[in-house]
Amino acid sequence: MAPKMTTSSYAVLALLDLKPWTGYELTHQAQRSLRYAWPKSERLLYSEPKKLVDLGFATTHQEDSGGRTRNVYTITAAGRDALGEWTRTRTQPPRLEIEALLRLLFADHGSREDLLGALDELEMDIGEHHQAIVELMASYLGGGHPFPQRTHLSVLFATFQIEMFKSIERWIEFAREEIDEWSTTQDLGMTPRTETLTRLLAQDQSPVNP
Amino acid sequence: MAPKMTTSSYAVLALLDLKPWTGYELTHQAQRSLRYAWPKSERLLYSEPKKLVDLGFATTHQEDSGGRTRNVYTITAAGRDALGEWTRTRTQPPRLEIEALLRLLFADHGSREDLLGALDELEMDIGEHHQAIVELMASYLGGGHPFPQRTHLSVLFATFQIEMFKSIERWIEFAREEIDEWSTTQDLGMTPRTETLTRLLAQDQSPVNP
DNA sequence: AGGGTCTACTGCAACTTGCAGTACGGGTGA
DNA sequence: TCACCCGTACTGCAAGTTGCAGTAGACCCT
Repeated sequence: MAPKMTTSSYAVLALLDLKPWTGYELTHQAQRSLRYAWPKSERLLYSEPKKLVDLGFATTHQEDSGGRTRNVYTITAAGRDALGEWTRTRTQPPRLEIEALLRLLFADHGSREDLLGALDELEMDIGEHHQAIVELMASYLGGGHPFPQRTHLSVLFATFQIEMFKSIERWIEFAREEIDEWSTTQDLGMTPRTETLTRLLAQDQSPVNP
Repeated sequence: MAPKMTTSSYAVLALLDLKPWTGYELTHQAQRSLRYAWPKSERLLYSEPKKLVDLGFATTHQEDSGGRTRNVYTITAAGRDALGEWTRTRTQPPRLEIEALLRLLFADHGSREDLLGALDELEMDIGEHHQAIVELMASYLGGGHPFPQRTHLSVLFATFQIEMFKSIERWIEFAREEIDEWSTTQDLGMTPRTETLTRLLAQDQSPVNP
């Protein structure tokens, strides 16, 4: 049986269409550029190009660099065709895994400090990525984009990230203020404040300050 | 070897702490309430409670309902202890999988229509969830929360979701307007408009209208 | 009586991750 | 100079997770 093309396979194939890469470069480049849209492990990123070779969507050859050998992968015509077909298929629904929110949902098993700690951790994780993308944009202004003709795509993508990160950071600040008013994490139930919030949300209004 | 407790195991254990559930109820309840924080497959949600029994964190017994048997799971004292310890551990970093954004990053392999189609699909997926949460909040106002004493947690969690959904929907609208100005998806590179955006982002300002 | 839907799961192959392990080359400090 | 650490460049494997197919009883409608 021929292996199946997954979304991850197409992601790697799309990178190969930009230029040939070694397995090592591919794993690092994919983790840098795709992390916020399609996060995948280094391990998988080493396996995907081999599958593409099996399917005839890429070729591989060994190259010498400083006495060491490494595998270089190049896209084939069939690979380009496959990419073109992929763009016409149905997109998978988004999927957000945020453990800090799971901690919030079950915060009544722990203390206020545990909950605030989980929010701090979320803030730090988001903050790192936020800072990285701002710096990346500054580097683009100096002509630092590795594929200059693709800058319009990277930048539109970056607006999504900045918008997301700012939005999450605003919510964290909001949540901290709410939690500061709580005496405990347990059994508060429908307090007057919670009722106000619920009423707003039921009218599709966000109580988070922009 | 005893099986390992994953974040998913703790999520199920936290549900079991609310009340005993049957496997079937657990899978459906978890998919409803945890979908936006910790999305897991029905299949896994059937397996987790068995693991909890193996570890001594839950007990199981068969019950009769309409002639059919079903497995009812109940948390143990050891299970409650384990939950308490979990709240003090490090939270995993968030992980966002959004295939529509992958399509955007590699939109130069397809047409403007393909890209706009991917955004439409994202908008529809988000829209469904958005509407569902607004309706859920309306039902809470009528006293519809299954565990009323936990309403404050559910509602604070819901503010996150509403904020996220609105934010993504605003960005989609923004992205559509940008793409409408494009003649093609390919090789536009650093246009004057893209440079304006890049400059804003490099100053950590979002060009998306609130 | 047959068909469809809901309840209530299990088995299995395939996808994905984390971690350990292998191995080479270059720079740095004692 | 040589031990050690870091970066390059991967592979193997166990364990976590998903999707799909399959099983089977109960209930309802036509």
